[in-house]
Parts: sequence; C-alpha cells; structure tokens
Amino acid sequence: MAKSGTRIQKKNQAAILKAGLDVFSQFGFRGSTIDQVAAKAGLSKPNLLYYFPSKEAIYTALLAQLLEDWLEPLKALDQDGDPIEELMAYAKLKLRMSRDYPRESRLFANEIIQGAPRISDVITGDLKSLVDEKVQIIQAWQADGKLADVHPYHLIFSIWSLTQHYADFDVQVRAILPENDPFPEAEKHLERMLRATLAV
Amino acid sequence: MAKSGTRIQKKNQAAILKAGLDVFSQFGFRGSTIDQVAAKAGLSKPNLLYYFPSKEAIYTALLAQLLEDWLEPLKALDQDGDPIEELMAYAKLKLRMSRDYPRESRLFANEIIQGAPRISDVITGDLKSLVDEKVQIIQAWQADGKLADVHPYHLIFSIWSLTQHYADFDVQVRAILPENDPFPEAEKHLERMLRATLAV
DNA sequence: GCAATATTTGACCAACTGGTCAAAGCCACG
DNA sequence: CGTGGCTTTGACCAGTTGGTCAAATATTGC
Repeated sequence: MAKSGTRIQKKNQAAILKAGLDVFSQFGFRGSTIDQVAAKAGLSKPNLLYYFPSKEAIYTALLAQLLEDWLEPLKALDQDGDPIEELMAYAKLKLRMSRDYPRESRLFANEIIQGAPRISDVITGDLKSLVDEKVQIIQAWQADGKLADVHPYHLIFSIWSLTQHYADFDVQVRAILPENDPFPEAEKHLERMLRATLAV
Repeated sequence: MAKSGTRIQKKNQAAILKAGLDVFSQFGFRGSTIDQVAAKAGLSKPNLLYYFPSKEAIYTALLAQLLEDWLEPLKALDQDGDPIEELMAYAKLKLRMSRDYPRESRLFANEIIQGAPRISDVITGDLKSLVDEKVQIIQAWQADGKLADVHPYHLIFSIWSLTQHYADFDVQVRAILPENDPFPEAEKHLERMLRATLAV
C-alpha cells in the first residue's frame, strides 16, 4: 500500500471517500451509483475511476476504514479500571460516535442488514476475537463480585443497540421526539439504564 | 380496494409479496430488481407485472402491511394494567417479533436508514401520535409512583433498539455468540435490564 | 520554457433495468 | 366441447449503469 500522494491525488481521493460515505451510507452498495459519488465529489465519472478502479473499491476502502474505527473503542476497555465506569465510558463513547459519525454507523448497518457479504470474515475474525477477549474481562469482574451477573455477550449487544439506534434510526427518533437534539437526554437515559443493570 | 381473488390471483399475489419481502428486506428498494422478485416467486417478469403495476407498488404494499403490524403491539399497552408488567409484555412481544419476522424488521430498518422517503408521513403522523399517547400513560404511571422516572420517549426507543437489534443485526449476533439460538438468553437479559431500569 | 508525467474529459460500449405489448395458452363454465 | 375471459410469455424498448479508451489538458521537474 504505497503512501504515494501527489497533493492533487490526496485531495481527490479524500473527496471521493467523503462523497462515497454520503452516498453509500444512504442507499447501500447496490442502490448507489458511481455517478452519484462522482457528482458529489465534484468529479466526472471517468475521472473518479482514475483514482479508484471500481465502485466496489471505493466501498471496500470505506468499510475497511470504518471497521478500524469501529473496533477501536472496545479495545480501550481496561481490566484494571473500575468495571462499571469502564463500561459506562465505553457506552458513552459509542453514543458520541453515533452523534458525530452517523453516516459511518449507517454504512455499517446497511452492510450487516444485507448479510455482511463483504465483511463476514472481519466479523467472525477480528471482531469476534476482540469481543471474546473483553467478555472474559467482564466475567472476571463478575467473579470478583464487582458487576451484576448479566450475560456478557448480550450486555455488549445491548450497548451496541442502544447507542447505534440514535444514528441508524435518526430520522425516526427526530420525528417522534419533541426536543430538537436527542443526545443529551439519550446519554442520561443510557447511563441510568446501564447503572441500574450493572450494579451488584 | 376490491377483495377480488380468482384463486390463482390470490396465490400469485401472495407469492409475489413473500418473494418481495425476501428480496427488498435484503437489498433495499433500489438494490432490488423485479427479476429477482419474479424469479423467487416462480414467475416471469411480465407475469409479475400483470399482478402489480410496478416495482414500487410491490414495495409500498409490503410497507403498508408492515406498518400496520408494527403499530399493533404498542396499542396493546394498557393504562389499567400493572405498569412494569405492561412494559415487559410489550418488550417481549417486540423481541418475539424480531425472532419470528426478522425480514419485516429489516425492511423497515432499510427504509428508515435511507431517510424513510416513503413513510415519513406515517412516522410523523400515526406513529408519533401513538407514541405520544402511550408516553402520557407512562407519565401518569410515573406520577403515581408506580414506575421509575425515566425519560418516557427514550424508554420506548431503548425497547425498540434492544429488540430490533436481534433481527436487523442477526448476522453479527450469530457470528459472535457462542450459542446457536440468541433468543432465550436475549429475553432473559432484556427482562433483567428493563426491570432494573423501571423499578421504583 | 519544455518535455515527461499526471490529470481530465467526451465518446463510447455491453450489460442490466423497469416496463410494454401483442400473441399465445389455459381454464371455467354453459 | 367450445368460447370468452383470465393468465402467461417472448420479443422488444428506452433509459441507466459500471467501466473503457484515446485524445486533450494541466502540472511538474529540469
């Protein structure tokens, strides 16, 4: 992976990825067109294809980047920290990612809903390994009586679902909520729910 | 809406809707083709178009049906029942719908993620009204001290997210969980979490 | 300022898409 | 058993899509 980047190359590649995130996260892979991405990036279609060999290449580049950022926060879960605060920090970070990177969340959601055809190996590989590892930490905490005996895998799923919901179903949330910004109250609610669930 | 149905018509319409649910829930509207649906329904494309005037007609028929089933369970929330048991029953019913009708859930998720272009009126109309109505019941319960003072809208969102996650992210859940069937443990975890959250 | 290189573009293509249509086949009923 | 309506189909069409290519244009290093 050469880090080559003749100024103009870097600029256009970045513009393409940014536009691709916009388009793919809204319409999914099959529902998006190269023309849409090119237009949004301010390039002609052949020009876009000068930087990426195919539509698929843009999409997988985005997914790869995304998966990295995705795994990151969970890695920070620290065995030596206070169990409940560690989990709270993780959950809050995830919620903030839903607020600040909703398109990334939707891109991921789209891919998973469609059966994760392009990332099933990462899911069953890196992601599963990481989760397994962190589940062991949780179980150790529980053995020490520092955490309620909740099912560790489902605990993680519930943190994922509670936080990602605000990105993936943003339209619905905003349509139903009277307030403008869902996130301040969402964070309070998340904290309440998790503390109630995790307290020994 | 004529209930006309010459046996063979009913059979084929049903087959088309079933096939459409399969295809649309996996690929979204723009990512699906009439040919895919027709093939899955065991019909030729022109034959399918004899029963439905367009691709869009199949999709909206599915969405309409779905939205009805979707609103149904929340309607059952009964002011006169026991607050916590009413909410538990609602949550469990939603979870069972994720288990038994995952494609419907994914179809809905797909539509919402893409900005709900075809159902935004239902979301801001019927759905919002219904939620507002039930939120008032929850607030009445809280005023009577029968329920913890959690944010009622976010409480509903959290029930939705916790349950739909098992349908929409089914692939991920199954890839990560050691057990085969996520649902028995998911239900236990959901119950724990909600009871801990809602107890006064 | 010029040659080599990097970038951009218009024209084009084959495959696919949603949808049409007239003709053919099938079925129920008298 | 035949006829009128229901059902199915092959051929077709126009628009879109992902992708190619050679030629034109800009940039850069010398």
